[in-house]
Amino acid sequence: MASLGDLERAVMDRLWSAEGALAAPELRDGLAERGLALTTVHTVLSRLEQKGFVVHDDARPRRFRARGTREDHAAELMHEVLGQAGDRQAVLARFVGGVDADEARLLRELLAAAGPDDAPR
Amino acid sequence: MASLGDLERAVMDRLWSAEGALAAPELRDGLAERGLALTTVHTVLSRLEQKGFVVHDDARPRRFRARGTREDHAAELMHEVLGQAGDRQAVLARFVGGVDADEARLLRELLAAAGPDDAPR
DNA sequence: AACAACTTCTACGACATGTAGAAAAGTCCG
DNA sequence: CGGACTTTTCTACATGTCGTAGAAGTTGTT
Repeated sequence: MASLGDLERAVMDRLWSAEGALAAPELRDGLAERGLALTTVHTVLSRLEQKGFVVHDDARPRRFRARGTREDHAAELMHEVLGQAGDRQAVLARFVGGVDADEARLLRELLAAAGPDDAPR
Repeated sequence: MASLGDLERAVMDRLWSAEGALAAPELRDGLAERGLALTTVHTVLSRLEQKGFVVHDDARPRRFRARGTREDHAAELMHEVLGQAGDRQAVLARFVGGVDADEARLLRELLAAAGPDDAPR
């Protein structure tokens, strides 16, 4: 999966947090602390579109929205890391070894809900 | 955490798989399909050292070894992804939603062993 | 000493990313 | 409508990372 630069991530964060779609000027204003030119925002947006993270409609001030949720993206990344690392079991073992108590509890719940039965189809 | 390029990853894969430490010429030979110059291997190794992935001893043909395991690295990356994504719970939910049955079982075991008791301390 | 192997230093091209100007196209008010 | 303002598209450039390796220096061996 393509990765994101700092600015690209900042833009995605806005889009992921946004209620609906955002127009370039809104993004520029939201990122005001960076003092970006509108064209810069557009460049980044088109790169994000090429990477498949964003789509835009054809309304007049074009409106951009993220194609997935921030959480989907993160989970996808986690699977990617897990997938390309030889011993998946060992990785998972270390991974769960590092989650805090709350998250461990949550994971247990999620896994229990998902299917505690040992007999797959 | 610093990320790895293709060649860097290939070198780390060798080092992670290696029994003990490896010397540059051994790495070059192991990566023979790439037809790399020995100096190229050295360049990559020094970059990996700067990034903290590798250390070398001062024996004469210098010997390089990975500072962590492949699995530690992967688990660390997973935590990193999880950490910088707003809603950790949502990410975990999607993550476990995507693991296959065997891994789910493994995770349940790991979590059960880790501490099924609800009382932290 | 001489040679071979290894190590270090330096360099360069390709590509990703942040950044934006110039120019074209569209919108809107008087 | 016509000009002024906004948005979009194109193009460009600087910087940093990474793959790649030559040149030069160091060390081991005979």
